[in-house]
Amino acid sequence: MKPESINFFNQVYQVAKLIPFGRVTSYGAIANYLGAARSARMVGYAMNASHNMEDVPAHRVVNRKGLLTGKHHFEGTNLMQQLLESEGVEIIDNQIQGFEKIFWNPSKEL
DNA sequence: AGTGTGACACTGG
DNA sequence: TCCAGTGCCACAC
Repeated sequence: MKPESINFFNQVYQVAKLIPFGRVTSYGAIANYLGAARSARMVGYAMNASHNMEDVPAHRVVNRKGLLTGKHHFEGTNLMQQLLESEGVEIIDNQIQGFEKIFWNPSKEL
């Protein structure tokens, strides 16, 4: 059994759950932390499947620009933004304000 | 086993 | 920074 080959999705979920309150991260950062920097797209793919799991705060994961590209995958049209704003994250036009300031890098912070 | 896919990231202009 | 194009790789069928 290869420890690193256990469900990639599960790895993504685990990291997503570790995102601190009021912080956000990017798909690439998670992928990089998992050792699959080039599988950033898969992180988003995993997030899509994470809808089944309520424990995964997918709203704290955005692309590297801090843009809420995945908001369309949430129930409402602005549910993702609502959740983030409720955590103190300011969002304007699907763009996280001060993205670099609240950015949470799992490779360094974790 | 092969094909299609994607909530991204990077590069060049 | 933006835009368009390219690469990427793990998953679903």
